[in-house]
Amino acid sequence: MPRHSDVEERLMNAAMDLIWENSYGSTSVDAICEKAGAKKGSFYHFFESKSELAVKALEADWQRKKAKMDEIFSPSVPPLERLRGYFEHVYQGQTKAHGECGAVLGCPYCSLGCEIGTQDRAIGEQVRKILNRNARYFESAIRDADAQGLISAPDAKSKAQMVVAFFQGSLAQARIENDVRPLRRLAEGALELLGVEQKASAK
Amino acid sequence: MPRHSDVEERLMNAAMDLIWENSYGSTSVDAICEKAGAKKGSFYHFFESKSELAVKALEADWQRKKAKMDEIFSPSVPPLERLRGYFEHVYQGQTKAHGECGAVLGCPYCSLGCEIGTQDRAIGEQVRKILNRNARYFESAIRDADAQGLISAPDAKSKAQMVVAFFQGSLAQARIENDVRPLRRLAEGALELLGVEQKASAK
DNA sequence: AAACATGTTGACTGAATAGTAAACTATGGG
DNA sequence: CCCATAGTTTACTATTCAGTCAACATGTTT
Repeated sequence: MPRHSDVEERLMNAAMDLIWENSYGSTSVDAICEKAGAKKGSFYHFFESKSELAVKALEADWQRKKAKMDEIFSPSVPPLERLRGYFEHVYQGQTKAHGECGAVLGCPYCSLGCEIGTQDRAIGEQVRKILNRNARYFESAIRDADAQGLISAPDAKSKAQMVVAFFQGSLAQARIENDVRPLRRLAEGALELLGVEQKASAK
Repeated sequence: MPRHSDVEERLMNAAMDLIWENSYGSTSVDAICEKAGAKKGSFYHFFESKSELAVKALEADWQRKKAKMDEIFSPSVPPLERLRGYFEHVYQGQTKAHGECGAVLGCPYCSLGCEIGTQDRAIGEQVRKILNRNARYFESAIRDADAQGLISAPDAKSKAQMVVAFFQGSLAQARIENDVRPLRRLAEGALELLGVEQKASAK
């Protein structure tokens, strides 16, 4: 069967970039097409609406990140080191993005979820799905830490949600202040939430 | 001098409601006018742009909340009780709003800040200003708690930012999941972040 | 090379958008 | 009572928006 192109992928990447950098509402189909070097007709050849594109772009974006997540949260890594490693990864990523585009962008899922959670059912559902997948990594690390006696967390799911709340809140703070500093406290805060004794060392 | 009206106030209230419930981008000037029972001409008599309205509406909204904040964070209340009281207040407020409009709305400043922090300078600045004012209440409660030996927080400002991050993250979570449950853990998480020993009682 | 499926294009639609401008009206101070 | 001032109204612009459509191009299979 004839002719394959990468326009679909280019459109999803462009959409993700623009939505992350700005917002869903202020990202027009025209702008996405221009950034992707595609025409509007092509857009609607691949996607039936802007909303559907967003859902698929989110999914593709997550799939791209998944391998790294699996690596960072590998059961071969001590559980609390997984968290530390992830936070370091996020800090590096946000710092790099800041250097490249001049702004700290925070978490695209969270920003998008806050923006249109109530308005667009499909996007809201997709955001929830991805955030839940993400939370499961935290949950299993916390459960393992508990099993190994590193922390006491009888309800790993609830604890994970608290750590995720702190994590997302720090990312939102970083975006709003356009400053990566809140992200340097991620490990410290998360461990505190988990009841790990802090060494009075650093700083 | 002639004729006074409450249209300006009605417009700000309508704008705040719509932006909080939906988003800045999806809230049109027409919709604001309709909800406020005003005509577009009146809108532009009082405000020079939608952006300016948002800035002023945010300010008015904060001023309305300030008295309650002063009461809750009164130095006459034991510092950690201030936090507990505030979280309870927020939980009640969000629960009430949920009942009234069918959705958990989270923090308008944070949602708005994430949405247009990078796009609209004036709104971003206003959001930062208000979030900073808010954080100062936390900061002074934490400083007092430290002074009274209830917690050890040599850097109250930094600790306050962490607690705020957890707080905002929980509100974002609640909005995205349309569920107030994350808000029931606010006090627990905040105290954990502050290194307060939890009683193994509840639940 | 013919047939066909896949992908591309540009011109189009109609609705919604933020913002304007000028005529109009009510009111309180002189 | 009258008129300047603050506020209101209506009809308007120009742009941008998401989405449509039919003609066209190109590669693959037969």
